[in-house]
Amino acid sequence: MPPVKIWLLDINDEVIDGKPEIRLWGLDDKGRRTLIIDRSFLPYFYLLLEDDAIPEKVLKEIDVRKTSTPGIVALHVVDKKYFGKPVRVIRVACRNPTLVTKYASSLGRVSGVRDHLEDDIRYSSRYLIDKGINPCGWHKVEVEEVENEVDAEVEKVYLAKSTPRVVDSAETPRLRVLAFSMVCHSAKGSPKPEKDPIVIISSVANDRSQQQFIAEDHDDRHVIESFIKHVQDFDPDIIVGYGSNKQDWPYLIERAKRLGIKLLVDRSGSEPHTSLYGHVSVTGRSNIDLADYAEEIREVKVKTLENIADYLGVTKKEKRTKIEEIDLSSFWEDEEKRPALQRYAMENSQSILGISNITLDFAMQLSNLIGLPLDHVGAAAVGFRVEWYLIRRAHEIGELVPKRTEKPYFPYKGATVLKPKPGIHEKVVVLDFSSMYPNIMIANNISPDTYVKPHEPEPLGGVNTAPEVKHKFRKEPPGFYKQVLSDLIKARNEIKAKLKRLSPESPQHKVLNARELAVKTVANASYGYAGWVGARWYIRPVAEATTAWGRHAIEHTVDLAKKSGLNVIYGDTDSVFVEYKAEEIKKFLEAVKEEVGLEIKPDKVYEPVLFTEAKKRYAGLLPDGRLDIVGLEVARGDWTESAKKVQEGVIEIILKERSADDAVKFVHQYIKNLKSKKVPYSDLIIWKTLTKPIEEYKVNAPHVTAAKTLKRLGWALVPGEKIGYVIEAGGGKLYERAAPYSLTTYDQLDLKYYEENQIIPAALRILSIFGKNKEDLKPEDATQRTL
DNA sequence: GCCGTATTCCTACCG
DNA sequence: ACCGGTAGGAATACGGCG
Repeated sequence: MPPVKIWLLDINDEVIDGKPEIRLWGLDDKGRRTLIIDRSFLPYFYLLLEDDAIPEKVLKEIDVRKTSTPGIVALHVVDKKYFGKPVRVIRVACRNPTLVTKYASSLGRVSGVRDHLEDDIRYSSRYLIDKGINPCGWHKVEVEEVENEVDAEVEKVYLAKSTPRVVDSAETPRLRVLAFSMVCHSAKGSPKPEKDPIVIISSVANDRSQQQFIAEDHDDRHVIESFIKHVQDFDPDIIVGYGSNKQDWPYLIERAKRLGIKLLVDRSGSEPHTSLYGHVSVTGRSNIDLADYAEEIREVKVKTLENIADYLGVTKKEKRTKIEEIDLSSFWEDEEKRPALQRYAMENSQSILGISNITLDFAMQLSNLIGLPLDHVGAAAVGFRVEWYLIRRAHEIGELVPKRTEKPYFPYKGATVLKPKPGIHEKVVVLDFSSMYPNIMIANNISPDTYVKPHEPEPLGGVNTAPEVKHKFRKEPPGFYKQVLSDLIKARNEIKAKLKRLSPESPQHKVLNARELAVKTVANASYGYAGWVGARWYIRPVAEATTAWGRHAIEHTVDLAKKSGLNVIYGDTDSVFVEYKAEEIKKFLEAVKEEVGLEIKPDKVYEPVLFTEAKKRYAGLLPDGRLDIVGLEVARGDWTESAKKVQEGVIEIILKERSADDAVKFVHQYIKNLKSKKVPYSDLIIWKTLTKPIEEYKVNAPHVTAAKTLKRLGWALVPGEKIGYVIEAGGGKLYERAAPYSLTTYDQLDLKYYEENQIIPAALRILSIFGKNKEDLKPEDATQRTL
């Protein structure tokens, strides 16, 4: 039969009668759900030999022990590289994946063996790496059709007869997407799956069908069973939720277990389970938690589903039913309010589906680029994403993957930040080095495999020596990082060029745009990865040399700017802010390219820009009239909306109307509004993240007080959660007067605190440059006048 | 024990 | 479970004081 084309959605492995098999789940080019089983691939690991070891002797040693390692299928001596150095290794193939870890540690002790490597790479991952298979991509496989003896919920089941070959195609098949959300009920505090039922499950699919399952009384058996049936009937390829990996799925799994219901929502007749990086795996489908992608949206500070949906504009804010988490259960209990709760639940699922429409292209491109399955890639932290990409690239060039070992942490010096020139500057251009760190690594061949230790002899081709820190890197051959990063940068430039030729409305543009973003995130995170002690390829001098060259570059650039007759107003890491003088800038750019060896490009123009004494904080007016506010309170999530609105208003008046007195009047008016309670309650909430368990805090802090109150009332609080609190009137320390916003009323608030500790400091940050002080900002109210 | 100041803790930002 | 550099608020420690 002709080869089958498959777009890879999910992969898993099974061991049947002691024999391993890989299962590739996806869609064929006719849109049929397809499973391809590959039984031809054996798991393996490597034994790294001592420099003076004789491979044949080691093989003999291994043979002597064969009664204790009967599962060894094959042994091969192979040439590889380890940190760039040629090494001999023995590749030990095993009958099944369960033997790999066991055999690796026992054979690691054989004399002549220095270490065991790559035994920590899982069997299904091993398959993806070795076969060069890309998740969310097309492949061609020679197959034979077989009976569906594994009871897979697919239209076609095949047995692979060849290695899958990548087919270059940017097309995405038409996938079925199901969004779901749940409401659980508890009399008090957070619902607990041991006792509290799931009262509503809502689902919305991308064929626009909607379903809602509602508990009768407090019995959720029917809710769960109906949901399972619905998933089976709709048969989604992708299931999306918001917070689903940490909340919905674990809750569902526990409820189902308690009620003795089999949670059969996958395509292989088994139940969902928590897997790598804490994601929940649903075999044959891709289960995606959109909260993972929301993490990357810096503009949204409190990342609730509602806020993310608003930011992305996927649902109409005005039309939405708003219910505080704390009120959910009372809405359920109240017959009159229950319809509102049902609406709320359905709208949540609609928001989730809406967010998935925007997010999935990026998720798929990231999965395809990095090589992690779609359901893994979102859950994996940035460091692991970079690492996985490196692992796949390492395999291509025969570089062994180092083990993850614990290393001591020593801090090292980072980037240079210039002192700003305070005040207003009329016309300023920001020039920055594009992808500075990756380009520095490429230019100087900085890489774990090119590093030359202090006492090592210098290689023939010579070395690049980092300024200040004096770390050395061989010039030849091109290192691992150089190869990987040049490819990424090249790929990104090619995509950018293609994008320019496409109309922004075309579907190809959407996909390529997502691809560009995926490539950018990996390239930008590569320096951070290099400096991460937990990284497999961590070599401190690599990170240390990169920042040293970076400091050198910006310092040299500042010199050149001055020599070109340009006034440098500010700079941070890879940028310089200079006054806009076209002729001088042109010369300056050329000088930088010539002398620094890195390209610098004009980015933004501000007319004008305002600096205080502080670094990393400024506000500028862009040519189109928009304000660009960096680092200041407006850009932060731990100040009240009221303070931020005042500061933004002040900045706007200062930059556009150039009147500090008008700005002061604006502040006066706002404070008067506050005192007459015209400022909305929600603008007075302070949001702060709980960064560790409550007990571990060494000092009292307002948000911890509020968290303790919630905890007393039965609300489970985990690190990472945002606590919204307000300050109440009364005596004592601030932390004694902090309370959860949902448990407090407007009348209890300490408005003086909001005036003195929020609004005035935020406004003064800007206005103190113009000689205004605290007293100037306080409105003269009636009481003062009578005095 | 009180008061003003220095230090530490804590969070969130920039690039 | 990605880096170091930075700002700034609040809590707490500290030093002086008959």
